[in-house]
Amino acid sequence: MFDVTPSPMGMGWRAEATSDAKIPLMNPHAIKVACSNCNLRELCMPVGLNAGELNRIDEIVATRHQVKRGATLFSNGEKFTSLYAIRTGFFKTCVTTEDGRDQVTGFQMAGEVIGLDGIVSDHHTCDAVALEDAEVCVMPFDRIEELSREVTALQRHMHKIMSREIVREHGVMLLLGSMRAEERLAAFLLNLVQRLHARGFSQSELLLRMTREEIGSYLGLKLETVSRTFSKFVEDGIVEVKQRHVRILNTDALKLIVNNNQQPGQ
Amino acid sequence: MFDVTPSPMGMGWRAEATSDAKIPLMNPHAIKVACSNCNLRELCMPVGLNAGELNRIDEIVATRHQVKRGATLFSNGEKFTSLYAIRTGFFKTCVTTEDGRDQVTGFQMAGEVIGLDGIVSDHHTCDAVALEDAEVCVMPFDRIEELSREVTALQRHMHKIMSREIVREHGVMLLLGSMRAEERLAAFLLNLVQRLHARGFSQSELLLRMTREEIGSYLGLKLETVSRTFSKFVEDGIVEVKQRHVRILNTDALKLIVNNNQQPGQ
DNA sequence: CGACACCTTGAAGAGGTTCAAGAAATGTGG
DNA sequence: CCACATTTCTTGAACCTCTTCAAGGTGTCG
Repeated sequence: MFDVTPSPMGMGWRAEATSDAKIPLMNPHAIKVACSNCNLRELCMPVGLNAGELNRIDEIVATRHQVKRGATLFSNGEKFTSLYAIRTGFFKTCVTTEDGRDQVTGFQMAGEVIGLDGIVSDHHTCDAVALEDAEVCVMPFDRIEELSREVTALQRHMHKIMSREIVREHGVMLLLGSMRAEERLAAFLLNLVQRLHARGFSQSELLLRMTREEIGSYLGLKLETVSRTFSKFVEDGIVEVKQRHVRILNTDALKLIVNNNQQPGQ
Repeated sequence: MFDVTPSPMGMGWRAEATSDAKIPLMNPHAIKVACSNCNLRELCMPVGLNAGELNRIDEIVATRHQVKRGATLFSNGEKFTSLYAIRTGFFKTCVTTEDGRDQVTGFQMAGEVIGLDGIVSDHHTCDAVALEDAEVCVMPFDRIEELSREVTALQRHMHKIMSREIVREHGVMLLLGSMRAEERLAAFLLNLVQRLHARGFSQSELLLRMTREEIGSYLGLKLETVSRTFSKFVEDGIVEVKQRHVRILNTDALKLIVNNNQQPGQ
């Protein structure tokens, strides 16, 4: 339970973009393209490395890669070569079947690593699409494997990243398998805002980078249901919604919706 | 598309248990407790190892462990120490929340590895329950990490196992997020029978080790819906069902149900 | 054989979907 | 900078799928 303090920088609707540089950035021209200088390192790399190991880690990132909004970083069927650490921007990953079914499997933000799906078969099995202009660090997987044989902390880190993804997906399965629409949306909002807060953003305000349809796909709901549920939350005074700008007025109410597991009519 | 040939050994309902030793076993007394002698090795361990590596691999399995039907191998909150390779038997894994929500996240059979959820936080985040008397190989995770720094094939194998689990869960999310009851059950049956077939069992007959309620939990349905959907498949001549014994009469019909993504009324 | 867990089936009801229309925001090109 | 096209979002009403509640049947195990 964390309390609902105002945004640390008192920002309004407009300023609450996920990619706004609230984590202080140095002048980009001064930054060497290397993890050891990266302010997101503690999000996507192991901590507690000594100087020698830090230098080795820098070998992992081959290049950086810009991805325009709407462009795909990788897609289903493509050869797998690298994992990608998100530096800036916001992604969705989704699986698609031949018969046109589509499922958003996750939304990823700065400091998170995507591409793990490709390891097992040497080919990607989902699409990663940028929901806003983004930059990723390209980490060739053979380099990661090589280095993690030598740097124990990196090996451990890779295992944790994969395990974390497995556990995250367990949570999504719980959501999809047992929650009703309001519970799903409440859980979704709490999850998003918690991750944003961990990156220095507000605990109560967020700017959705995805459409209602994408939220619906992720939550196993139709876009109309997402829209209606937002409206219901607004009626109940739990959130304010202006298009994609969401202000959470009552975090505890959202938590209650998720946890209380109300039987209808009780 | 594989054709529906009769069970390779022409077995009837009763004999179609998942743990029946259709993969030829040597006299158990003659078997050293070691992967190098294990007939399931190719399912849970990397292939193409040289003699030296094979010997190293034997160090991984510390002990074997019997799990009685209904007993838990590990449960939520327990300290994580080991991964477990299933030798015989059938498990379910499920996550539970404080407010009493429950979600079966998977069913696991011989040759599959469970416990990956525990790596990220050093504690398990789900329960693993034996659905029939089972035996597992206990593989202390620190030993695995140590050895996979030296045996590249093992390292690669671990990564693939985790990635495979991530991809599997993507499939479940697709199922839970976008399929209707009939589609879910059809996909479930096809998946089970395919995995059993890979272990030498019939392509068309299977013995469910789990209750309707557990199937329902996995598929995001109530047990009554599972039961009704089974009945519908029987009416349509797609399967025969006698309690937990299921005989698939028309595999293609099941595949059509999953893939055709019929709009209702079409 | 009796107790218990599990499964099936029916009928009523709720939650979410579908279809449809319009409003609001966004992007584009002149 | 504005007009127009497009995308996205909201809301209503009818419908459908799945759930809920209930009762009875079947199988299993001590």
